[in-house]
Amino acid sequence: MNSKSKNVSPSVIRRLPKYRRSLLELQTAGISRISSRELSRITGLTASQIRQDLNNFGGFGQQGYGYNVAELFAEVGGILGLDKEYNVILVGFGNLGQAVSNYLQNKIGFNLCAIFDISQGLIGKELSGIKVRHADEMKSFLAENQVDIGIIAADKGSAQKIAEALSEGGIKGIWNFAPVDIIVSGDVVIENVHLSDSLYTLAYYINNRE
Amino acid sequence: MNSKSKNVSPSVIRRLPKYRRSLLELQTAGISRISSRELSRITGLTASQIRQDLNNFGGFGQQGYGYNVAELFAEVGGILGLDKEYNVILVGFGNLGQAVSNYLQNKIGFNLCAIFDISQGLIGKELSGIKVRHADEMKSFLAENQVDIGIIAADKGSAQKIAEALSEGGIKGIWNFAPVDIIVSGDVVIENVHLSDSLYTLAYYINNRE
DNA sequence: TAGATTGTTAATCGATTAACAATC
DNA sequence: TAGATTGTTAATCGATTAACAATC
Repeated sequence: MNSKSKNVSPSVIRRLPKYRRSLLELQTAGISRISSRELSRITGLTASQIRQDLNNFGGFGQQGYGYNVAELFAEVGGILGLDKEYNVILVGFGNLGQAVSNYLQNKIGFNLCAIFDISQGLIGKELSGIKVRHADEMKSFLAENQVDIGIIAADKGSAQKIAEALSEGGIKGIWNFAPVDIIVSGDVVIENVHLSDSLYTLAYYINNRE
Repeated sequence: MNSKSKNVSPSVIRRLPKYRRSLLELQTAGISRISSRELSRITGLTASQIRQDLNNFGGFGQQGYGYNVAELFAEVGGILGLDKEYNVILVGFGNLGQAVSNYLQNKIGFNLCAIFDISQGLIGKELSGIKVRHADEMKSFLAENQVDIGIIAADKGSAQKIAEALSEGGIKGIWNFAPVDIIVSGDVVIENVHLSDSLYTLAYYINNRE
């Protein structure tokens, strides 16, 4: 889509939200200018890496001065695509799904426009104006609405099938909370939040400290 | 603690839960033996990398044969420390905290033994036998009980303070869901689940496909 | 024994760090 | 102008891949 951007490595991309967070804090603290050296102190990354990372996207700084906090914050947001709006649907309204939908309420730019589940106990429930629908309606909903992101908060047994339906429905990206590695054809982007993987990694490091 | 293990790179460690997941599936499917080549096909990683990764911890395979699924599954679990038990407390019982606590119900080995919050509306609530306590009681609870893991599901403003209290209380690891990078002294391990970072990364890739 | 597949060493690739000339 | 700090090139470091001898 954005054909002008060269292929930047995932390691760099995954640091961008962290830069953005730090810059937002600086801005909140009333600091308007920052050097890579200071940003290094705050983030724990090296100044060199910060300059390298940012220069993948453009020369946002100024020699002898550093970076303008507000400007760089906006630039990083723009690179991530946070100046755009995304229509989002959620599939699976169990505890995790409910937590995620609540989480999204405060996320501007990410508009939750439908929730699907298969449990009769949940269908009809409402969350700030959004009714929980039966998953059978998903296909027709996708046909009638332009949806950008599908969130999978279902169990691992149904995740793959849901992903395929989302993909066929023309979705651009999937935020997957099910503990499986989903495979979809086409150019659908998948971002996994594997809670168990994270917890197990923590267990490892608890047993292998120092 | 486990002084015999040499320092294995984080990239390797973070692939272990994935290996374990694949092995569990194979086991469930009744497959008892697997080659690195087949495992490569399943995981999407190279056979070479799989063999390299595993050999950080020992020679679990057999030339001409491959790996025994059940045995390797157990070995990987052991490396991660999943043959041990962990006492866990949860701080913050909002939507995310409730989702995480529910998630933990099905995780054997991770025993949720206390929940803390500051909201009067939540204190006293009960979750399968565990009462929600006031956060003021946390310090004394940590003094009286041996707790291994503290989960932070509070807002970003209080996360750092909570982390320090957990650290002083002798905790070994922190599973942090707050959108901040926590700093603690000593040998406390921190594992972050930064949902926003994940969502923003997804947004980037949606706008930069192919 | 012959075939298969590991464990491991060596080669390659990519990411991070260091250095410094450009420039505000 | 002098000082500071970027943008960028070169050096280093680490992780992945390839290759193959060891061995079941």
